Amino acid sequence: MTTTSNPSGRARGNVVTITDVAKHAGVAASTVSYVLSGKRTISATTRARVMASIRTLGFHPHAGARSLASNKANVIALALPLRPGMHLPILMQFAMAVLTGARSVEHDVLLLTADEGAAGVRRIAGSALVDGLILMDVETHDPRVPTLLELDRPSVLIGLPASADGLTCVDLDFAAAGAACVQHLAALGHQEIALLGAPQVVYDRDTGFARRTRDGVMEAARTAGLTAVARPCEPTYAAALEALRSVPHATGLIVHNEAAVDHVLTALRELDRRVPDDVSVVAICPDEIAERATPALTSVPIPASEVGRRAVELLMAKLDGVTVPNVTLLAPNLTVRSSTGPITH
Amino acid sequence: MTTTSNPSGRARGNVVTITDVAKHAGVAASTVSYVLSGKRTISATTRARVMASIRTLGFHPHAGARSLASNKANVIALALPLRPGMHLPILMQFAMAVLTGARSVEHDVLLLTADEGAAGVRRIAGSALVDGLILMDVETHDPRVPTLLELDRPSVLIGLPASADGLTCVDLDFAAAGAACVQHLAALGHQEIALLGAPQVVYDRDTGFARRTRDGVMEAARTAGLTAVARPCEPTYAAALEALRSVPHATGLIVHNEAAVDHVLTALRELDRRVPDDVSVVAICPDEIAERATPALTSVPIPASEVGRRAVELLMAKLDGVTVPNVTLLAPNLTVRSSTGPITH
DNA sequence: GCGGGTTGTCGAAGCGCTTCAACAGTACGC
DNA sequence: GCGTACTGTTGAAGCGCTTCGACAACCCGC
Repeated sequence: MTTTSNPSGRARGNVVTITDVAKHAGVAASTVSYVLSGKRTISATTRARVMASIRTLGFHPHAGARSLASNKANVIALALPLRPGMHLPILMQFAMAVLTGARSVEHDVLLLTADEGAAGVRRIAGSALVDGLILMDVETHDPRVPTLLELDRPSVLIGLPASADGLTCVDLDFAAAGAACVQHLAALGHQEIALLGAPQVVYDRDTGFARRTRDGVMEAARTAGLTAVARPCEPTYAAALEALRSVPHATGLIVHNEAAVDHVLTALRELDRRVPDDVSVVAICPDEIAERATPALTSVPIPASEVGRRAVELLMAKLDGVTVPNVTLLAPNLTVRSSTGPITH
Repeated sequence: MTTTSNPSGRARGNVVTITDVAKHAGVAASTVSYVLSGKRTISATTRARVMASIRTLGFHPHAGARSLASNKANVIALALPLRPGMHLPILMQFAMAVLTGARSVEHDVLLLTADEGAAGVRRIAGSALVDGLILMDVETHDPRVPTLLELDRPSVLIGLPASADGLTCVDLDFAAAGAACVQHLAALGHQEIALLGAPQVVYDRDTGFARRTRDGVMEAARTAGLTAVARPCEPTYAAALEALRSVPHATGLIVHNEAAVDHVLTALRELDRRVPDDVSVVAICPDEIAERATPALTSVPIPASEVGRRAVELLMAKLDGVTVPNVTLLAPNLTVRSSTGPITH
């Protein structure tokens, strides 16, 4: 029996330490450390010997000890929202992108739920368990943001709060997305454009992405010499119907409301406006939704993987002391499907 | 400027240490530690003074230091599968249950992807970053299991591999679930029962849950004196149709195949067998799917939250050195909806 | 063949915490 | 008033790692 029992019942195991490796290789512990970190030049022969010992002994540096000594945990926190109504596949895409991004730079990911809120952020950051955090689905007036600012752990937000001062945010460039939709419709000859957006409350809260899309649409329409109107839209059939009735002459429709897409399509069918013959529809929504709609929708997808990847990159840059822009907006990418076509009088 | 810059660029911050707290409260550092852990009796007055200092200074114990000294990280790893075709909502339910369960016992959760596989398990366990691991969606011959066995970190599997020797597994009791379906149908007067199960390959792989359901169904049917047949079923319309045609006289149908549920219902409609007038259908599937089917299906749900909670409980028990059963099977819970009714000749 | 740079390695200090053995102080039974 | 038994607190050791300064050993130009 070589295992020494310990009070906690947790396995101390016969943990191989850096000293064991050093002895086995006939060098100092610090040399092993330098082999591992590459922070000092080590001769090829020594390195080889050390690496061999590491392998034969099965050495894994103790994360706690490392974090204590180096002040780096090599772990980042990911705050998942999981509010009801979130679109799970997209969420997972974000999360997976963050995970693989982190792993590719030797970092692990600690999961944080949103309902821990600011307290969770404070706890995690305070304990030095993580080097930095990524917050997903940040709201305009997110209660965690003030906490984030007073803490001095680097962080990256996915989404845009009311003010990006002192923060680092990544998101799709919704203004450009709106503009891209307009330009696509304009190129097809459409003159009257309507944006069916988020519910009114979202605008009232001054939520960044909804407002930015609207501004992008209006501005692009003005530039292209088109008429455009914007209508908030609740995610219900009745609301979709009403919104559509209020824009009877629009031949180009931009729908920026995942939850309302289906209702809008149903309402159009009800109103006998055929897609794309009578009216062209562009959606700003996950590819998934656009693809399984009937007809498949021309859309600007939310580039979840790209955003997740960028978030990690930005966080790593901050951890390395590099100054990064407060706001990173990703260029939209319009995919043409069957819901848009040239105008037919 | 009070912050001292450090080479890494990572914030050392003006971290409050246990010594700072001790000084502030006029006690020894060890006393503070004992106040926090409760492992020794501390007078009420001292405790109060220490707690006050902790609060005013905003002290958070350094996770790395703690893990180094105590050999406990207070972190568990959660290995998420995310194979294509996984039912995301269920997955998230599992994950959230694990998360909240862990948090309720002061543990954090580190996310591991399945595609890191055995290497990921080894890395995480070896580095002492986590105290134990929970693996979701374990396959019958999961490549991570051997690694798990040779490591000496406690772990809990959600699902059942081929052999549970030396492991701890939690899952729904699929045999009992199958039996419950049979008993429900028997009580309604059905004499001929058919199980539409997983695709053939799943049985060929000797996958635990599929086999267990089938055995449960067959055994319960025998006991109740009913005739029962089992048919594997691909998740396609054609396969569902063919399977149904092969059991023309069955009036009680048990569907244990999330992905095939809709196809089966469509096929029944096509065959002009009305539900529940001509044939009663019980599904073993997430509530979600059962509820949004037409008609709403009587079903035995997969109790994801319960399983997640139990997994954490079991892991904590193991961490405390308590011996736990190798296999924990949760009792099924049949919910009656509109897809089953008394037999009508 | 002697200063002045590199290069490769080492020993020791110290990161912030837990835990152990030790020890004052108080309480109590006799 | 003495031993015995707690109770509450302490100082020191040590967890496994990184990092700093020191220092041999070597190479070079002269």
